[in-house]
Amino acid sequence: MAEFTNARGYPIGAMSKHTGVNIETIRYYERIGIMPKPDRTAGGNRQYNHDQLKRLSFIKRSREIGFSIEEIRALLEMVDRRDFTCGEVHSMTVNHLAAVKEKILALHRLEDALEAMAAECSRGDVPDCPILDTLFEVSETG
Amino acid sequence: MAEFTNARGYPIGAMSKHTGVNIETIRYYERIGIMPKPDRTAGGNRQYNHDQLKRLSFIKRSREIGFSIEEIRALLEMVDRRDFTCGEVHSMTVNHLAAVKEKILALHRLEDALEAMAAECSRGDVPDCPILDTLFEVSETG
DNA sequence: GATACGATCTGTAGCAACTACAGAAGCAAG
DNA sequence: CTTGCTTCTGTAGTTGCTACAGATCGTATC
Repeated sequence: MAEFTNARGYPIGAMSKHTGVNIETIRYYERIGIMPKPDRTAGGNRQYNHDQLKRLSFIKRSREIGFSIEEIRALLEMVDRRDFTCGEVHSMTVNHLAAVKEKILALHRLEDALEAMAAECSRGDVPDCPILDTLFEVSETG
Repeated sequence: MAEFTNARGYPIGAMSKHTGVNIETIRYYERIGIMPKPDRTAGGNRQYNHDQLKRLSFIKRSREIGFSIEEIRALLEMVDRRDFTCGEVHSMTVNHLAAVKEKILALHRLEDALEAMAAECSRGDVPDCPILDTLFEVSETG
């Protein structure tokens, strides 16, 4: 823990280790403007402070929760301007939840289709397969 | 349906309409080698035949089922060489099914996390939010 | 102070799987 | 022959990173 109480700040490698975010990705976040430009040493290496560590941690968790970079950008802008309300954040979360539920449904439909296809298959050495037959059909709806 | 019985073949727009695959995407498929280079008119426009329509339809369905381009390429190569067996195709399908099931599980975990976060939220006009608090925590495990 | 060695630097290119132009040319109908 | 839609090529953009190359920084050891 000693390295994280260093008054000189955290080098990028420490940030990476502590949050699990890849070094290249941290620089990428800076480039796209969701992480601030940190202080630099005399030699030009990045030196982060504790607030920046918290911010990076926020981004990591938000990504894990499945928020897009643009959603995270919106969230962080509200935080930075200090003009968010709990209601706004809640509604973003609920919207996102709805999208996740949609994805789950779509994947369940896929699962069913794949299972149906696999079930029809003899799985043998025969050079013929109902799976391919299904996929090769030309629809008549066009 | 008359345009699809045209002896001169189908222009790219007809292929697109019939399969639902975007024109740009059809050209992209040609570029990456999963669609063949079709005949051309005297003026240079693409002219597809019915086999090519079936092939594009196969690609479309396979993408909808969630196969990656590389998986589709492998499938098509087996078909082109005529050396596939039903067992091979079945095992690709089952592998893919397992990946889909994994994704569903991961999304369910996400759903739970989002629901827990949303449930703790007052949703009010207050400039403070347990969702953000959760996301802003710096983990102590690093 | 010299040296070695890992950490970090910038800048660019690559990944998947498309999508979106620009600017020119084809093609069919009137 | 003009109008107007379709198609052409080639390139760049999208999302969210990741992977280099080649140079410099920073620190520990001698």
